Amino acid sequence: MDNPEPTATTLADRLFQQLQDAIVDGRMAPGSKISEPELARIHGVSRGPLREAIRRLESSGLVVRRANVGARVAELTLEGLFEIYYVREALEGMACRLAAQHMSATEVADLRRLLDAQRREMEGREAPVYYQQGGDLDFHFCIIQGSRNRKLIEVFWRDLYSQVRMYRAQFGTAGPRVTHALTEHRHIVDAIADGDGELAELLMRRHIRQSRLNAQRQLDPRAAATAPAPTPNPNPTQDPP
Amino acid sequence: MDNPEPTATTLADRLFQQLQDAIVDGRMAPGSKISEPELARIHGVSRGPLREAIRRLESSGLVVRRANVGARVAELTLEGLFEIYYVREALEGMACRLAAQHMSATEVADLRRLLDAQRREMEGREAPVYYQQGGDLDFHFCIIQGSRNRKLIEVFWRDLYSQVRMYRAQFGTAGPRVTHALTEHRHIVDAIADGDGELAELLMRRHIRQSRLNAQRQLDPRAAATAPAPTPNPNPTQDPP
DNA sequence: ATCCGATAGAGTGTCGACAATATCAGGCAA
DNA sequence: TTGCCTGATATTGTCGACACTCTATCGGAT
Repeated sequence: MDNPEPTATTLADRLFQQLQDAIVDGRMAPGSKISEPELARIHGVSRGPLREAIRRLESSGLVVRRANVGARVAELTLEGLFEIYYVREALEGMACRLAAQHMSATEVADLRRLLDAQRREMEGREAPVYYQQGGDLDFHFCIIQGSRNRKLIEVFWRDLYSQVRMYRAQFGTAGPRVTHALTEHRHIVDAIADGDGELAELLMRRHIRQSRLNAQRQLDPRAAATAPAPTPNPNPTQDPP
Repeated sequence: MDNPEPTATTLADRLFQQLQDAIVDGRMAPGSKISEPELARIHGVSRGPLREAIRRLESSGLVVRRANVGARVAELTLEGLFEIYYVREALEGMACRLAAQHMSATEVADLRRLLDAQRREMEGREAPVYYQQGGDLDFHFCIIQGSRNRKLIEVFWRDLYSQVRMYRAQFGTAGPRVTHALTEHRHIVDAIADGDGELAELLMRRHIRQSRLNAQRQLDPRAAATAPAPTPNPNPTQDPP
């Protein structure tokens, strides 16, 4: 992830990256106050670039700011997590439909290779933690990229990606879902390879919806009851052989 | 649109509003360079708040910026317009599904009143220009609001709304579609009133898709051919009696 | 005549300082 | 003791100035 050229970007850009990483992986606790003079002193910069970085973090939803009061690291709520799932279901569903139309054969092949690598890595270790943290988002972002829709890519990258990573780092990820998610991913790639945008969208939406329901079951069983039992399958998280 | 309290916001906020309006309605031409010292002199402020406003405009997609080079008003392209339609189809479709679950009876009644007012205004004048410019977006934003999904509302407001207004002001809006759009709006409200989220989403997505196809036919007939003739209806923009 | 390099200019990035506002502690009155 | 008012303090908002980068023009060489 390191930038090959050391100082081709502006100072505010680097501050934004550093603060984003610090917030995402929890070094800056959610809800903690962000003092401009203190942070400027710590990073050895002036308040100008720091303010710019903070404002960009605000656009990413990682910090909340009030005029004349200051900025705080965004609080994580279950409600906010589930809201993001709904937005992702809509956005990534559409991305999948478009990817089925626009992705090249080599891109689909790359996607298949990614899934194979993840499967091998998952078979190797007992607790597939690493996979879900990075690989899953890699898969989703590849499909977003394949949609060829710059606006969609921009919205996902700026408004969703960092916050999804932050929620993952804080709340962790589900256990038995990951292996099932892999087969769902494979079916999605199959639909994309067939150029079946409608099916690809449907599968992606169901995939994200299942992820949300899984999270709701694990984190907030009360909320899961709002879904009117879409399938009578008693163990939907289990994998068929 | 005037703020009732004269100076309850910060200076950068007001600059952001002013510049946003100027860009949206075309007073600042697309592609024109934004010189920080010049704009600062014109508005009688320093470069600090101006830079903050420009950065927020960049987040809204109204301005593109390159490090050490400067900012320009975003160029409008047909491709960009159509890309936004796809994102809106996904996002507002989901918003409609959620609105069907969460909107209160009084909100639905308000929506019906809005539609009636627009119908009356449209019957009054021959060329229903005013309606489409403001009222249509009012309708869509009411539904977005009714989704009760703060993240969805935030994304729509920050990343889509201003650019949609800008494209409308520059390219204008279609003629014979507006009356058809009104009946589509009514059907959507009916589905929401019934609490039928699935139908509401389907209708909203079809509505936005039709708007996109209409725009593609009018602005870029070549692009419209990429859609595989979804219906053999020779005049789909015409209204049934 | 065309292409390349140097130089001047403008503009952006960054900094430190001042002014305005919110927060908090302390004192006073009921 | 509790509530409110007042002042002190720290933080944010804003400003002007300096340093560095990119762009464009001009001169010279091929």
